[in-house]
Amino acid sequence: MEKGSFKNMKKRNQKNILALIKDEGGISRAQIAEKLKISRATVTNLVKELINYGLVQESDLGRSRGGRRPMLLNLKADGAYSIGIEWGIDSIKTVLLNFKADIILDDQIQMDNNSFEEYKEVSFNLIKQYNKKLEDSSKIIGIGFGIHGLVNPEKGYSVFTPHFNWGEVDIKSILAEKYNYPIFIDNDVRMMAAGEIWQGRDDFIFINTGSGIGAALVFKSKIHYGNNYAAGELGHLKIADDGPKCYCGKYGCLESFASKESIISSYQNLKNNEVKISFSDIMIAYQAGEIESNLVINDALKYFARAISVVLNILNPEAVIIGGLFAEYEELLLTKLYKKIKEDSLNQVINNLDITTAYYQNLAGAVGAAEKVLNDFFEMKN
Amino acid sequence: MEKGSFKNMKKRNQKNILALIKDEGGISRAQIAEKLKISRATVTNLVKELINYGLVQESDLGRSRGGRRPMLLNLKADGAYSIGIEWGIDSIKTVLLNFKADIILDDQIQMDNNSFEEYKEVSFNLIKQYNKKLEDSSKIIGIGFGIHGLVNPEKGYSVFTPHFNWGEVDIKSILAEKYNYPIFIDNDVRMMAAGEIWQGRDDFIFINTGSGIGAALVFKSKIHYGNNYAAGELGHLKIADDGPKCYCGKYGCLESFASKESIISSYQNLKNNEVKISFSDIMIAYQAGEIESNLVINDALKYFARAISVVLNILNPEAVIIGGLFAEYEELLLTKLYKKIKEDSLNQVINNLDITTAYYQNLAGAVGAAEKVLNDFFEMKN
DNA sequence: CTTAGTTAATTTATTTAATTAACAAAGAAA
DNA sequence: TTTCTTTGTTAATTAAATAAATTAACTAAG
Repeated sequence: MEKGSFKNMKKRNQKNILALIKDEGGISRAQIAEKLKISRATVTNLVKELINYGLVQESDLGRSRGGRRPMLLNLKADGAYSIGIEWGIDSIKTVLLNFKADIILDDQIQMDNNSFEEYKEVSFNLIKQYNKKLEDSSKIIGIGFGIHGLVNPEKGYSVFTPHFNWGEVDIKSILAEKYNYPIFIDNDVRMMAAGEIWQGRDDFIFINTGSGIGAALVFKSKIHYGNNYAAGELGHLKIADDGPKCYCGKYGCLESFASKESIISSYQNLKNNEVKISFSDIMIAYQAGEIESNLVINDALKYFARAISVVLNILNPEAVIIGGLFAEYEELLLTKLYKKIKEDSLNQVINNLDITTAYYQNLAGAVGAAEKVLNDFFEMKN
Repeated sequence: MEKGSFKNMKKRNQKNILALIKDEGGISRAQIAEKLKISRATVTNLVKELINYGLVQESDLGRSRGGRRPMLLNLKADGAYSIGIEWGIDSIKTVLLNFKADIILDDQIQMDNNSFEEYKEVSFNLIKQYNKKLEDSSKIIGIGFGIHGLVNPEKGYSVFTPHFNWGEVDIKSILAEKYNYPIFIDNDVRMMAAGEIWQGRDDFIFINTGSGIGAALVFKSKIHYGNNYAAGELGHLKIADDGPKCYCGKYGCLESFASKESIISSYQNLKNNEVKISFSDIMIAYQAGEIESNLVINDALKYFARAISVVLNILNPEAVIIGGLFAEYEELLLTKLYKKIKEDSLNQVINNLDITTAYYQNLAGAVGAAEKVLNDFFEMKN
């Protein structure tokens, strides 16, 4: 537990003020004082500092409520910037956000080479570009990095990347050598969840679908990592007594029913088809009412719903947010899924449950990573 | 987020000091200052207050490390007291703890009447007794209450008690009318978990076994309640594709394999036995190698292990703590269970996992409830 | 036995950052 | 116009931290 000191006392109040200005946008000093139950004099002093730092600005005069018109405060959009990077299986996505989390620049680069060196070089170049585009690159407050697989965010290690096979890589040290702002490394799904936290959600599970199925668990606006940073690894949940053998060696894993690859291969088996077929082809067939695709997709939905229902029973979250592949087919897939989930779950956990798709689309990982940086800045950890 | 103020600054430091004295026991002012990184002058002042409050005492002189001998500080055992009460299905258990969490008094009263009035009367009498036994009953800092079923701890409501069928009962108001110290109401399993938190655990799931199967989830020393206070309701996890119909109306629920009642009824079905048999009878037969009991128990263990494995995969906790019925048969049942869990789970979540039985035995609920009171006191919420 | 050097705890002075109170600025309402 | 409100700032006060100085009590070297 943090100690009590003058520095911390001030930091807390300043952080609370900044967060309030961020959340409310256009709030007066008097209102801040009232909401946070601190004196107006204190607000005046702390806001003065925030303005000097270039993080806050006076914008407009608000409506009078019977006396002097209030001066409204807002975040200064160009007060700070953050960079977010997602290392996807076959692409690198990067964004530059301003202090209001508007996307200033974004890039998506297709990668056909899995080498760590290649990923590193491309990323370094993009970071350099972003630095150049800003008049004052010292305003960059950090870089967030999302990578699939098992990541140790404290040490900044990528521990295990199933699709790259790099082994342990100390990404943080490599970046820290070149850049002297704070660097956040985390699993891609957790970065996406950080994006949802930024959007104001505070108690939810974020499930990413596609080649793998992974979740981030968020309680009280904090990501729950687990003892070995492995919390939320839903892909190998046993949700059937048997089923096809999973590549992990066991039977009945969720991924062997509902990952992109297993859906495709199940479908191809049913069709005795050697030609390579894409997921969107299956979805077109599914929509047309074709029998085989219906079998495969309904199975995937059934077991995915069962897995989600299990998570709901255990955690009773406020919301379930689905991102990735399935989120691209909301009407086609998810409406069915929502129904199944409700059938499978206890009333107690369905009550007031919000099931929805991710706020951001294909840039979710990169934007989330950059917003993770902003979030930490607002918590004033540095 | 708490605001910064002189009061809170002081409170934080005083709380940190008190918690340190509790955890380390026999620590000097100089050591406290060093550990908490606050000045020795501050420690002197805040400790003086804690001594005046009667919560802390100077005990012995410690060994010199080359200079003046340090004065060791300890909690004052009779500085405060807390009462814990568990309303079990057929009994009321109560304890009186001193400030060092030693059990001063304890009672277990058999109840053969499920009426709320009866439970209330018996409990009030016990509380009165405990008050009388203390020279200074104003030293009681609170009462903790554990009840099975769904509880809303914020409002102090018992929402739903499956074995009593009382409907919603506002226990807190009823108690608050009579007693003016803080009252904590919570689910019995969560109170047991509070006992484990007191023992120093901070990231675990506590699973209570017996007539129902329920868990408390603890992350960073905080109980996770979920949006409707229903987190950890493992009893109706679907862990098999089918199976006997559960009383909840669904199929494949954990409780229909592993609750005390379903084990007994499965066993009696196998034996075509109308005579009432107890769980311990089955365990005796199991130990003797009888076929039917082995079938039933192995099934229970198989599905219980699968459920735990699912929870581990999702949450990746530091420890799993098993209490209640199964904990009474550690060598006979749990060694097998531990093995099965390890077979079912991913390496990532098994690594460094501690599986063990509850610290307290049959008084776990009552002691935990009383320690919940102490815990909150040490967090200085009041 | 003496003295120098340490460590522990307290006292006093100083500093930080909060609150309170008084006041100026600006508008609403009568 | 006058009076009342609300907003924001400034000056005075206060709480509680730290820093520095001091006293207390011990160990160890000579």
